[in-house]
Amino acid sequence: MTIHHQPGRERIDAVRGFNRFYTRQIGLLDEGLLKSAFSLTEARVLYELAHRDGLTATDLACDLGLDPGYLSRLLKKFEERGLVERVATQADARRSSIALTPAGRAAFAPLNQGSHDQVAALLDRLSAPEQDRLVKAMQTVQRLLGESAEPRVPYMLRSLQVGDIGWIIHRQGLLYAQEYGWDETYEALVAEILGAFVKSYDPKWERSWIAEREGEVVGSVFLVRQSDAVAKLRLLYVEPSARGLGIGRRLVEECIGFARAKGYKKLTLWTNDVLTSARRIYEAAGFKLANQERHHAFGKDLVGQNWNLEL
Amino acid sequence: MTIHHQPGRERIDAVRGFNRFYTRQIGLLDEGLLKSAFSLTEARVLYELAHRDGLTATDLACDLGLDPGYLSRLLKKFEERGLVERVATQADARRSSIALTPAGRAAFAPLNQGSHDQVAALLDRLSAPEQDRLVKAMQTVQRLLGESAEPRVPYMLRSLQVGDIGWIIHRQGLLYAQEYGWDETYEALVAEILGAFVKSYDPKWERSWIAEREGEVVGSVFLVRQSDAVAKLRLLYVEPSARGLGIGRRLVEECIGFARAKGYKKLTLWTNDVLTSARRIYEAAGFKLANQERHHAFGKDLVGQNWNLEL
DNA sequence: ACTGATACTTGACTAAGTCAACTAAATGGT
DNA sequence: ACCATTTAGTTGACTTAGTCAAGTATCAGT
Repeated sequence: MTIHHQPGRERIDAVRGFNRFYTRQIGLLDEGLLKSAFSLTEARVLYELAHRDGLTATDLACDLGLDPGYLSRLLKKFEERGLVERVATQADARRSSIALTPAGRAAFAPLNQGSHDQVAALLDRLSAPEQDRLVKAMQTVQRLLGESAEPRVPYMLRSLQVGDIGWIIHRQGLLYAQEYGWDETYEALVAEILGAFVKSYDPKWERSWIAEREGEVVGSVFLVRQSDAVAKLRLLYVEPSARGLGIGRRLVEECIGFARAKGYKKLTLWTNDVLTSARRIYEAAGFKLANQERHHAFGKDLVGQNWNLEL
Repeated sequence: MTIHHQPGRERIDAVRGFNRFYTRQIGLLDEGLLKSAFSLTEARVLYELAHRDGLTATDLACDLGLDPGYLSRLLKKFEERGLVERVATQADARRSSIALTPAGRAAFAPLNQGSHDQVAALLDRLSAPEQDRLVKAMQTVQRLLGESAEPRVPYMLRSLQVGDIGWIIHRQGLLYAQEYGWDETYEALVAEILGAFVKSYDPKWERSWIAEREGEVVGSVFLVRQSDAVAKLRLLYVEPSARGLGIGRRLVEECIGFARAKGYKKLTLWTNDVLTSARRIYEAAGFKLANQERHHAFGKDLVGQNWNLEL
């Protein structure tokens, strides 16, 4: 199912502007290669061969968008120069799998180094955090435009590191402001909760789980001790970009498992009724609505809810 | 002064991967143009002419990275076909400024529309928030790789927005961990201070300043009320990437000015002796060291200092 | 065994781009 | 005012990179 959105002029223009910009950028980078004995296309072919095994001519033509005839001649020339070897695949005699010879690797090495150095020089003009942002932005573009049927790396859970709580405060603050119009007092509440969590952290009775995917925090939850018998689940959140992967449910399950293992009798949590997807997770996990009441907070009229789970 | 960072293999590889990816991406988009009467380069030239006035041949050759000879012939062909007009500039008889004729605009229109539609189709495969992220990421790449070096916009000061305090907590936590090895309890302290600041914020007596450059937070400071007579300066910080621009000094000056204007008698602050560059700013602003004492915090043995400024 | 597809290969092209040599005008130093 | 240099653009003589269509050998399905 595809939803239609009418992309909007500005976005289209922005993307076209970027395409023009990057066309030029790639042109600049390719000029560097021009000095070598290989053309840009030859270099691209060598790169693919150097980094992937068992490629056939069709694979190459398809991946690089080349004309099969052109590629055929190109490979022939490489073979004559002793840079590649072709062996017919046993499964299909029409195809042959192409590999660089040691001589081919030797010819590719300076090319590769040149490209490497050029990019290194480009990056070197930026500060470390800028480099980081650049790489992240490029990965975002690539992920979004790449074969949308991505083999989406799943996520992993880890414990709290320095920088996490600030990040989580930042993201939750922005997210709830965007999605529900909450004001800065929500962000402040998150800051107070997490500041206190770390300050009075008791590893024996408390824990946090951070969901990370491709190096980015995409969700988190905290479990704090209220009394010997009662644990409280706090600040569950999942990034919009990572929703639908079961991360929310998993985080809640981890909490429940931990609470059971520690011998708590009850797990409780406080939420607001507008947070429907979170509520669905709590219901599915067996939480029961204990009570609710109207209140005014975060610049909105809300309905606060307490949910409990007997362990 | 440029600091060298040793870009790091992964970043370089990521950028090179993106270059290969986008080379292919542009190749795909250009195939669409191939059906038209114009080559890719011709289309690029037409685009520039359609969107900018008073271009000369040299401008075009330079901006698009074209060979002057090639461009000359190309423009001649356009002129013969009645698509462009050239008029010698009055300042310099060698140059002529090139413009599309109405016929040229008419020829460009379908080309432009085709490219527009193609990008629209590309975007349409994404949801609205994904489109947004794509555009943002592209703009980030463009901003960082574009003529970033020189015209560095200075910074501007603004007041607190949603997301700021989380971001500041995040950055301060990471920064002091990297630079001084402080542990997560420092980040937690910042979280508590800022949570409380927002919660009990009194706009009449308190204020915050956020330094922003190119859309990024690069520093901040907070002024809180301690009593009718005493204001406290808290959490001054400047991003390493933005140091040396006088942002720290400026932030402190803003605090002092505000405190004076509000009629405070004294401005105080607490810091640690390891933070030497901050101390230099305080000294230069007229603060005097009131007292100091050893303490153990943030996983380190430190010397805490109180500084005062009579207003 | 036959049909239609796939995986290349080859021949015949042409568009696209490069390079160096050239003219004409401007700029700068004395 | 003059001459050496530089800059803007042009032209001729090339190469090369890429395209297109027609071919062969092999495979997969019936």
